[in-house]
Amino acid sequence: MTQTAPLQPANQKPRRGRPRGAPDASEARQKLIRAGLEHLTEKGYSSVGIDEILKAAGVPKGSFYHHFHGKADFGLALVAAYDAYFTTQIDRAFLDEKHAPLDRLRIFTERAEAGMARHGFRRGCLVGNLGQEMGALPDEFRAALTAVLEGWQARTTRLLSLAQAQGTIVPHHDPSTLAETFWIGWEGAVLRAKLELRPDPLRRFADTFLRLIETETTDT
Amino acid sequence: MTQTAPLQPANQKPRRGRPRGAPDASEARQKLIRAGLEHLTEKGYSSVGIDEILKAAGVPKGSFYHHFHGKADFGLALVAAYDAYFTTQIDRAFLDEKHAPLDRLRIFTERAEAGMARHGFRRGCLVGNLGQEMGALPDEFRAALTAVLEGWQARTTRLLSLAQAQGTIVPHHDPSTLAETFWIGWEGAVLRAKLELRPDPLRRFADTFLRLIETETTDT
DNA sequence: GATTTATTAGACTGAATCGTCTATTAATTC
DNA sequence: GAATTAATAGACGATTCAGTCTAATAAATC
Repeated sequence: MTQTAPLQPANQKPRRGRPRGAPDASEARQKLIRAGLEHLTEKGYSSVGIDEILKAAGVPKGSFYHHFHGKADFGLALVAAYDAYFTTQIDRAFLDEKHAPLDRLRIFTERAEAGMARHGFRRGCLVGNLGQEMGALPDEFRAALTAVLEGWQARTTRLLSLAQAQGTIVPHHDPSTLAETFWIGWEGAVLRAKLELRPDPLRRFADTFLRLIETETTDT
Repeated sequence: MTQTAPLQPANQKPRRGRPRGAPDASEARQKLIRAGLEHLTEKGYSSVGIDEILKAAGVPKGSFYHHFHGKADFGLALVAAYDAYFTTQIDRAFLDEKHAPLDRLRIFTERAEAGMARHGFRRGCLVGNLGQEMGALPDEFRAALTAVLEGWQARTTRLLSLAQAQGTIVPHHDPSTLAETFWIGWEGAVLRAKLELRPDPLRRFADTFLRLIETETTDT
């Protein structure tokens, strides 16, 4: 087998003009993502204009369309960024071996509540927001949003399997089913908390769900 | 106390010109409400234009602004209409004494699923949709939407109290708490079903919730 | 039939929408 | 420094938005 051509096409041309900066390092792009997350978690996709984001980010329109193909492409980038951030939050709680499995889930919900409180419960979950807007969104969002939720659920399934192995949750329920139920309900709780501008729905759902799946503590 | 003036002001003037039709009987108004519900349950408030609704309803703009003060007023009318419709559906299931209390809840979820299936799972719950959009809605919607949910919950509380009195659900949980948890989660399930375009999330949540609150059937 | 009010009819307005377009500036190679 | 590509800059255009406005039609009283 003769090496007719280099296998790294990126290596063959010395690239003439100004080199492209690292895909994510661009300051303008980062500012846009940050401003986009702030606005879309609060108001959703349809009712937020690009100009609004440009103004908040202090970035001109030329830069926006240089870094993104359009609003939809930007939206998908926001979903990816949100997923990346949120997944690390989940892992930080779920993989913390200092606590028992169920305590980790509780801690996650408490931190999530604190996060919402930080913005007066006006910002919700980007995935929930866009999911609700699917009827008005380009269809590519559907698979993206579903995949994100499945990722969070997979992590939750592992946590609940551990809890079940340790006997702290009910044995007759599939951990994967419980994890799915948790995320279905949790998204509902975030929606409701945003509607009522208070933490009660988050606590209500977390408390009840956890109490229901816990094995009896024989607490008098 | 002398009766200085008639207590029914509607009775004192014979009213000259064309009489106002019954507030709800107006055909144009009904068509607008119907078209509005179809569009808003699918795409939400922000991304549906008034012209779009006019076209679907076959009603000119003059009629719209004759019957409603503006888009927000129209939206609130839709919430009221949706609540009226949905409440009768709930009562029809929850007050049916042919079935045991928990069976009535199950029947309700199954009918709701059938309702969503009828439109290919593209239409969600109007209250959930608008709740998610609160960040972009006039603030009057907040109280309206919250009140609607509380109404549905109150009915569910009565049902679960009955179930508890009959010993078919766990005794250590407040029916009101369980009802709230149900609606928090159910809204999440509807959102998820709309996102995935399939009934699975509805079934998943209903099944798991019901199994968790049921007292042991000692099933084998 | 004249008058009065309800309702329908849709052209029009000004602001906002997303996206395009032409420059200009920056960073690199030759 | 000339050439080349990346990135910034924002004016501009076509379309859509909610809402206004004038006029026409309908249904009643006098």
